[in-house]
Amino acid sequence: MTQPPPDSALRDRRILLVEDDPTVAEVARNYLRSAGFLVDEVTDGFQTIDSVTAVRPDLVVLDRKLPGIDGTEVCRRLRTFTDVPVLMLTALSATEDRIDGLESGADDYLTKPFSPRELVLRVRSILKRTVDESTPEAPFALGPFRLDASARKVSRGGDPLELSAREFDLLAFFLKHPNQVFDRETLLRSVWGWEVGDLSTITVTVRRLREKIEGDPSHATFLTTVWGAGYRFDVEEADAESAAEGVR
Amino acid sequence: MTQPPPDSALRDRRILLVEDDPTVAEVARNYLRSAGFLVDEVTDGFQTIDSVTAVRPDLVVLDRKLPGIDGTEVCRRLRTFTDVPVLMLTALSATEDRIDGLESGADDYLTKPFSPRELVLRVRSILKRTVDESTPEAPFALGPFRLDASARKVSRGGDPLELSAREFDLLAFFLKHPNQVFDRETLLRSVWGWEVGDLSTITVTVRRLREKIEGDPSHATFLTTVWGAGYRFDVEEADAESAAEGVR
DNA sequence: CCGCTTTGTCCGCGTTTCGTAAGGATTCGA
DNA sequence: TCGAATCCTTACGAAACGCGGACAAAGCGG
Repeated sequence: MTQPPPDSALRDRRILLVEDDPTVAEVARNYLRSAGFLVDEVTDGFQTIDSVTAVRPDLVVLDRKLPGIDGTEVCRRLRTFTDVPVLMLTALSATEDRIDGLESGADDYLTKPFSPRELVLRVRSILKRTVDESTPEAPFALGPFRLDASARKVSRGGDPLELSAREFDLLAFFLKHPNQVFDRETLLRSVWGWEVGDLSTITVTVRRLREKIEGDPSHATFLTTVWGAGYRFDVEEADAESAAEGVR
Repeated sequence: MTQPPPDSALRDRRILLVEDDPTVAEVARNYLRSAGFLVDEVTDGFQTIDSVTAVRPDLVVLDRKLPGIDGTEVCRRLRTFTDVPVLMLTALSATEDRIDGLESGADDYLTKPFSPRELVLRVRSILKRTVDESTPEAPFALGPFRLDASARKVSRGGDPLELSAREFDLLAFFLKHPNQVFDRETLLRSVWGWEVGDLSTITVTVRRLREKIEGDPSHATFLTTVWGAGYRFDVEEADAESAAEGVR
């Protein structure tokens, strides 16, 4: 857990830093550069739009409070013509603010004062996501289930399952981590990507998922409830072994 | 009842405590230990680097003011070869200081004098973020028992045991620390995560646990009472040995 | 622009859990 | 053997927990 091989796949990625406070900008720039990223800098919203069009960065780090147009508005406008990931910086940690940020189309969110280390970690994690999506994962089977992550298809016993996006993500997560209990908070972070949120969201999605993958949803045999701890995807040990091959 | 839930997934994580003031170190060590962490200690920067390399702790608690090289510098150097989370301790609460600390790569920050309880909370929260999808704990056997902590499953002689959350946590604790006496207060802190509380809580939970794991609960052979001292989980040395293999 | 689906939130209900208290049993020392 | 300290046992009830149903907002495709 402690030793992250400097991800060569992530090196030399181009990052556009939008920040009007010179001090903050300097710190962020230095850290991102020493993490191996190429950093461009602008200080207001209009330059941002221009720069994104011209330079096509791999990610935008966007201050929420900007001279001229607001960060959320910038983000919204970016979204009209590009899918470039946006990491939003904000002074406030209020939930409302966070919601606003994500609503405007940001991919992640960081509250000031932030640790530059955290910034780098987040940037890496976002980029990794987008990289991972482009590198196809090999399909694998576990128990009666077969997951083709890159095609976003799952089947049970040969019959394809019709899952919604969230249901698919959740099932995929469990298939990749069988026989392990996850509490709702962890699921919220790992599958939803939220740092905080209503835990009943998980309860409900689990229920909906069960209705589609379990014979009798009220007596789950795969996605079981572990009282007071969370949920676990149960699979025979033998199956789990053979499945683990596929994961690696 | 009043305290945070004991987090079995975080238990037994290795923490390196870097602090030159023996008084502070002692308090911190005791609290971290009774929260279920394994604590190593060093008192200066060079030892820190060495120890991190050698022991690979899961987290470093680092005093900012150290003899020899300064804490921020130590942190910076750590960052050149590892991403181990760092929690920085400092005497000053000045914002500038905080910024410095975070810039050097610390994950969080705690100003002295701090409450040991706060320390434990911070440590937990940092680990929780980083642990998440990390490697699940390997299952192991001890005597007739088999514990799979990440699946939250235990069995005795092959038969799965149906335990409640608390019962599981308690048994897991004893399985990880066999042939060792624990008084009720320690159990309350380590398993329940409480600083204060009614000790009869343990008595009752032990009794409930015994009913499920002992052939004859009133003549316990595994979870035995040590009069005037606490409880101990008895297992043949030979079994304990073989069990230790599994742990490694 | 309008339906349909997805998805998050809320509420009420039944179940399980777990702390607490109180009385009985056991151990230990004198 | 007696008394005090310690531990066991039992029972109760509040609180926690998970579940299903329903609803509304947002997203999506036509």
